[in-house]
Amino acid sequence: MKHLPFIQVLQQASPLSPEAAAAMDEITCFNHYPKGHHLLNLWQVDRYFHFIGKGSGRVYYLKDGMDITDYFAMDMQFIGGVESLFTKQPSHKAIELTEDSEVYSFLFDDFEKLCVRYHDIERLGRIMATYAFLEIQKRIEGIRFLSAAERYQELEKNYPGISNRIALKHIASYLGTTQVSLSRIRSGIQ
Amino acid sequence: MKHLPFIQVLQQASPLSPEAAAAMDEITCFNHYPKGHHLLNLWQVDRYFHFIGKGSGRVYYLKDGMDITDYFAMDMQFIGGVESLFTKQPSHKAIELTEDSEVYSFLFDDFEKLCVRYHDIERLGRIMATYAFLEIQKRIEGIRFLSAAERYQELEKNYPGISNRIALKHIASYLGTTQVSLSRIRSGIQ
DNA sequence: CCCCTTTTTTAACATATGTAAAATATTGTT
DNA sequence: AACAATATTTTACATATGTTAAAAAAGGGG
Repeated sequence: MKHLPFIQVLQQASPLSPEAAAAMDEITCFNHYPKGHHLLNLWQVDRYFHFIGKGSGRVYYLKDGMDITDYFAMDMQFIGGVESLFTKQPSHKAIELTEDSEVYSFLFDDFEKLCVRYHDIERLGRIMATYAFLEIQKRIEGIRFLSAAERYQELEKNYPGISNRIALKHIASYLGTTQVSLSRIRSGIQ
Repeated sequence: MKHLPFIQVLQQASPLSPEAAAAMDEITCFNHYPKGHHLLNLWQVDRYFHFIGKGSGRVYYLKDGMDITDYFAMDMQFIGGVESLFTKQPSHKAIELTEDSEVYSFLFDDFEKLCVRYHDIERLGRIMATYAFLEIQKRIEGIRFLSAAERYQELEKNYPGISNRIALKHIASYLGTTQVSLSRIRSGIQ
């Protein structure tokens, strides 16, 4: 098993037979990348799904010329351009590493082939997609009911120390607010 | 096949073998319910997943004593308390029919049993969960970047005639605004 | 058909957050 | 170390949307 830590994380979502686990291990590769490296460029079709073992990254897109962070992933979290992977259309989102990072990656096509061959990998996919749905549902409630200050506090709770690791402008756009508001929030001026 | 229209919708997401389709048909039941009927009560563990053949319903919850609509489903759409189904914990959301409706339902436990028995039903589950994720992701962008007026126009586009079928107070809470603002929007006063 | 309840609209006012521009701090490179 | 580029904070002002309350309209049951 070349990528044990990664395979263990998968198995936490849903157990895999030894053969299925070995097959996942086989399609996975591991790399170090520097801060600023793009795992996915804008308008490119995403082919890989990634897992950040150590480090951090963000999914972002351009909205009226503004750089908007859609999502962060830090140590031991998944990151991917899911829509592009699934639809095989050029991605209107990009993935950039925000620190030097260690990344596990596999081709989504390889994963789908393994879904056909191994029922338990298909199940893993179903369960992880459902988790992702439940997660994003919680995010909607955060956006709807928390003030910008509360959303910032939540983010710091879920990603401790994030504001020392990732530029505040990215955090501001993730939170759906502005650098100016975030600065007010951090200074304690309400 | 007792529930052909429903089974056909499933197959649009991912094809099923005849045996798998028959098994889905077997666990499904069909009912007429009046407006106001609850498919799921608050704090109850959800056991069924539903598909509204004709009519409409909403998922809602209480936030600081306010009734907030989380989601609408109309003719030929799915509705369920996904978090409670998946976690088997009491639901902090309820499902209410907003019109007299025709509803297809199946026990989620039965579905999960069929996922084990039929690989293609498991795949259907994975693909539908992924679709649901992509849908809800679009909703986040709507919430983040559209004004209340634009969100209302989007809703009317996606659910034509909805404001003649569902109380405006429910639409307002779905849109993340107030009855007062929605009324201003509808009257054209900006 | 009328009364009572609920829903929707209108009005007046409050506020969180946005925008723009300038000042300050931080970071990276030679 | 010094400069340039970038990031962050501060200030002043604008505005969309919320809150509260009351009036008007719509709907349901006897």
